Order: sequence, then C-alpha cells, then structure tokens
Amino acid sequence: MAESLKQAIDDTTLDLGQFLSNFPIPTPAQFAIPPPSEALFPPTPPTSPPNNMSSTWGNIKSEQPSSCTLQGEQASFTELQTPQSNYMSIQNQFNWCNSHPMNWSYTQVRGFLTWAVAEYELPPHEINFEHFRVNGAKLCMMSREEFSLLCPNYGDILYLSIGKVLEEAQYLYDPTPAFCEGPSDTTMSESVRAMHEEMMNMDFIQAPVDDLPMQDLFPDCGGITADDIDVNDKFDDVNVELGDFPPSPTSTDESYSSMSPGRNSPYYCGSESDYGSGDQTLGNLFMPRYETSDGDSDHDSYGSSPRRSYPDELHMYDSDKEVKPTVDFSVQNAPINMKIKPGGAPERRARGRPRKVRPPTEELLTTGKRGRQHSKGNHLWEFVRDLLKNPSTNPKVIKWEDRRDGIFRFVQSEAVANMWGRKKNNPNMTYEKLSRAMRYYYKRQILQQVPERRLVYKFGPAATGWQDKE
DNA sequence: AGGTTTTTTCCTGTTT
DNA sequence: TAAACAGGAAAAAACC
Repeated sequence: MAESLKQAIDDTTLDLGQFLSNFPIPTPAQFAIPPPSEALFPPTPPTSPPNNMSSTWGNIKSEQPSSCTLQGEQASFTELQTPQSNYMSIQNQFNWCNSHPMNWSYTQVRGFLTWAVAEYELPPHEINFEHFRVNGAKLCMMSREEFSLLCPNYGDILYLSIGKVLEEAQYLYDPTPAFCEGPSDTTMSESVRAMHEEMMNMDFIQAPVDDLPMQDLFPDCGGITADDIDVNDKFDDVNVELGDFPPSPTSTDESYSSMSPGRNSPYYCGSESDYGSGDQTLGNLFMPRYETSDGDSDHDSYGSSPRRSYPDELHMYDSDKEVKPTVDFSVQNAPINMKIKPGGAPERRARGRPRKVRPPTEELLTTGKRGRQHSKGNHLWEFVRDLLKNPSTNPKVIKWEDRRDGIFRFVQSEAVANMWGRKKNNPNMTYEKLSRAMRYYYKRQILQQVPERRLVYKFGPAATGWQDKE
C-alpha cells in the first residue's frame, strides 16, 4: 500500500516554498486574525477581480482577466503562474472556507493547506503541495497513515486539521452538492451511487469493498435530498437526517451487519476497537455521529510540538472511549420535554439541569474520576474566541464587528450553538441557552454588553487571547 | 466533605 | 409575532 501510494504521487519537486514565492500570501498573523475577515475570506467570490489587489493581498498585481469563472477550475500549475489564472487560483484558494471540504477543488485543497501551514506555523519546505494533488473528496477520505506518507513529519497535524474543518463544516455546508448536480429531485441514494463511482476512481483510496454496489449496501436512503439538510437544524435533528446517509442499522435490521461496508471503505465507520487505530479516514465524519461515554475528553497533546497548539484530536477517534450511537429512540432516553403524561398532557419539565445518564468510563472505574470538564480552552468564551480566529467559521457563522475593540456578532447563532453543543456532547444546546451563559460573563468582565445590538457581544478586560498580539 | 465554578435548563417578562 | 434579551432560580458536575 505504502509503495503504491508513493508511486502514485506525482514526482515533482515543487514545494511550498516555491509556491509561496509565486503567490504572496497573507502572513500567519493575518491568517489567524484576518482584519477585516471579509477581505481575506470573502463570503462570496466577486464576479470580477478588483483592479488593484495590493492592499489586502500583498503586492499582487493582476491584469483583469477577460473571462473568469470560479467554477470547475482545473488549472495546472503552469497555468497558475499566468497573471489571469493567478487571480482565479488565489480566489479559489481563499474560497476553501466557503464550501464543504468534500466539494473542494484541488486549488481549494491547496488553499486549505496554505492556511494550515500558516496557522500551525509548519515549516513550508517540509510540505510538498504536489503530494496533495487531490480534490477535497479525496482529501477527506485519506487516512491518517496516508497523510503521514505524503507528509512524514506533519501529516498528523494536517490530518487533524482537516478533521477539525470537516467537523465544523458539518454545520455550515451541505456536503453533497457536488454529487447532487442535476435535477432537483436527485435523491440521496443517487448521490451515494455517484459518490461511490467517484471513490472507485480514486488514485489513493481503495474503492469500497467487497465489490458491492452502494445501492446494495444501502438500499434505502429515504429519498432525502441535500436540500433537506439545514445547517440551522438542531444537530440531533440533523443527526437523524445525516445519520441516515447511509442509513444506519435499526435493531430490526438483522441483515445490516452482513452488509456493512468493509474496513477499506470510506464509509466504513469502524468498530469500537478501530477507533484510535492508525487506520482512520475522515470519511467517518459522514457516518452517523457517535459520542463517547464521557462528555468532554482531554485531547492528546503534542508534547514536542514545535510552537503553538495543534488542532485537537477529534474525540470521535479516541480509542479509550466507549462509542455508542448518538441517536437513541428508546423511551427512557427520549428528550424529557417530549415525555407525555399518562393522561396525555405534556409533562412540565423540572427546573434545573437534568442529570446526565452516563455509563462509567474506564477512567472512572480505575481512578474514580471523570475527565476534566473545564480543561484549558474548554470554556464557552474561549470556544467563541476560537471560532472568531478560525476562517472556516469567521465570518460565516461569527464575525468581528469591531476587531480592535473586540466587538463581534453571531451571524448564525443557532449554528454556533450547535457547534458548542457538539463540543460539549449536548445535542440539546440552543442559542437561548448559550446566550444565558454568555450573559453570566458580563458580571465577570469577560464580556461586556453592547446595548441595542442584537447578537453582538464585546470582549471585556478579563478575556484574553482575542487581540492581535498578546 | 463541602464550597466554588461554570455551565445548563427553565422560566417570566421586556424589547426590538 | 417572532426572535432576542435580561436575569432569577435550581441543578449538574468537575474543580478546589
């Protein structure tokens, strides 16, 4: 596998250093905290490029291309060095954070890599972009091992970084449009089939498995179209919908186990024992969501990390955590506010926070303690701060209103709440609850009120780490 | 062991 | 009228 993978890699010597010298990019600091974010990561690509891009884009001087489409670019590297395609290519690189990673073009993949290199201050000469000459769908399906093969020293970081972006993208973007082009009534099962064909053509990734056609593996996708998935859905609802892509087994579906995707399949979700093994692909993020038995997990740390912190280990890959499906339709686990009294009237829920029913973890059994709940960086305000630093969420779901004064606004308040709930393994999180927690920060001067502005908050003197240089 | 911290949940009422 | 805001109350659960 390793040998064939290496052979498959285009043997070019072009490296990131050369790339950067061809295309001046913003400094790492600008990447971390883009001022203003819209300029670096425009919500929608302009239909024609600006005449002078020097202010924000460095000293790029570009002649206006006569025609410039942002769709379907397949520019070769030589093409990219022409002034016209320079602009196109740069636009597309910065557009990576405006679409689901599964839909990234090669250029957007490169944009993501450029960002990751800057964000995590990786040594550019160690990362050969040509080794990642894949589109987003392929990148997402690459395993940790494959990342490490393509980039021996920093593959892990890139793997975790794309994992993080993928996790966030679940709430922001529809992962399937690339496979749903065509009639609007395209069903998910057709998409799955198309995706399967796409997988079969992958250079690096083994096709699924057992040579079973996808329609045999997943005979009923429920006719869900991509349009049915709304980022504003509460994530347990999304969970049900996305979770059926492909359909999850039911307790009565005895045939499912014999039809499950094999372990090489990008759809293969892995058994419990597989989590944390080296054989991971990010394609798991398109499977029904799983939670660990412990709400919050401590993340692996890179003790020898060269500079700053690297992306969190995705807790879904933790090997020492019990894994169980999030979707649980059993009566005792139904949301309490949906319980019906024997008389038929809805039962009013008791005040206060309901006790979480959580099976004991191995840690609890051996040490008598659960993992830390409020470990460093786990506080809500820190989470919000980090969303503001992340170009895949800023400005899409949260954005600076006044970068210097620390004033920011929730653009998609429910999406932020969903992400926070996801982080805390709490599918019932809403913006209403999140905002209550935010209001508690006023007293502690972590946040300050911004009167007469809805969804707008301001960092207070007790908040740290949000300024450009601290 | 018990207080503290940081949420989470529910609620009533108000403002936009 | 809906969404957001404000803040009280109670509780969970890890932290100290």
